[in-house]
Amino acid sequence: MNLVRPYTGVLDRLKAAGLRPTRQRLALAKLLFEGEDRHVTAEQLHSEAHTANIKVSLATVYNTLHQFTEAELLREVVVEPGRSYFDTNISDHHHFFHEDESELTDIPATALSVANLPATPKGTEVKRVDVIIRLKSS
Amino acid sequence: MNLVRPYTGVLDRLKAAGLRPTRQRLALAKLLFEGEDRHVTAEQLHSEAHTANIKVSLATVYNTLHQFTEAELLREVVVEPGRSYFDTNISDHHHFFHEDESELTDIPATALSVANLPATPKGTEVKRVDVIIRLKSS
DNA sequence: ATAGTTGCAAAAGTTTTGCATTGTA
DNA sequence: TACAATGCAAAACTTTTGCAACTAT
Repeated sequence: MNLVRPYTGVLDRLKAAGLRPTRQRLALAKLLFEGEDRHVTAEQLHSEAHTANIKVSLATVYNTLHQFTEAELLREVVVEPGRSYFDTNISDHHHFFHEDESELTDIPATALSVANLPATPKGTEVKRVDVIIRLKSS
Repeated sequence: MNLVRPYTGVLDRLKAAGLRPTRQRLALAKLLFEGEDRHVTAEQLHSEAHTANIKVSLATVYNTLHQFTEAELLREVVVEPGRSYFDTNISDHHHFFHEDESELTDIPATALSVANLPATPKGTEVKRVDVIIRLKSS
C-alpha cells in the first residue's frame, strides 16, 4: 500500500468512472489529480490550464468539474456566496475556511466528532454532514 | 418574558443597530422580523416586497440584507452555489438542508454537539462553526 | 445648508444551456 | 454511416459598485 496516494494513472481513473478520456478532460484531470490534494475554483483551474498551454473554455472547465463531481472523483464545497470550490480529497473529512484568505484546508474526519445527530425529518436521509470552521486572523 | 419573541418594534431594532429607518429599510425589516423565524433569499424577499406593494430594487434588497447581516440582525448561510440564504434566527444553531427542495431548517445548538475541535492554525481564531446536514428524499 | 447616507442603474462576476462539431462504435 | 457525447459561445443568473438623489442634523 502506497501511503502517499494509491496511484492509478489518470487515464485509468477516468475510464473507471465511465468518462471518455478526451484531450481536455485528460488534461484537466492531470492538473487536478497528479499531485497533492487541493481545493480549486473553476476560474483557478481554467487559468492553470491556460498557463499549461491547454486550450479549453471556462464552460468546459465547469462541465468537467461537475462531471467529475458526479463521478465522485471530486467533492464540491460551498462556503462563499458566488463561488464553488472543488476538493480532490473525497474521503470523509471537514474544513477550516480562512475567510480573510478565502482558503480551505482539510480537517480529517478523525480529528473532530459530531455527536447526537438529531433524527432526520420523515422521508429523508442524510446525504452528507458538512462541518465548516470559519476562521479569521487574530 | 415573552416566549414567542421578545418583541421590540422593528423601528427600535433598526435604531438600536444604528441604521436609519428609511422607508424601504423599514418595510423590509417588517417583512423579515415580524413573524416567525425564516430563511430567505434576496430574490424571495424582493418578490415579497413587490407583492406587498413596496417599491424597492433588487440591489437595495441585497444592500439591506448585508447591512442587516453586518448589524447582526441576520445571519448569512451559504449552502448552494450561486445563492445565499439569510436567516432571521441569529442564535447559535445549525441547519438541515433539504437538497431536493432547496430548503433550510434549523437545528438548535443543543440538539447536536461538535466535539474535539482541532486546534486552530496559528494566528487564527474561530469565527463560527457551521454544521450543515444535507438531506435527500428517501 | 450640508455632510453623510441611501437607493438604484449599470457593471461585474459566476454558472448554465443549446447546439454545431467531434469522436466512437 | 449513424449516433451519442463533447466543447464552447452565448445567455442567464446572482451579486456588487459608483454615483445622483435624498435625509437628518
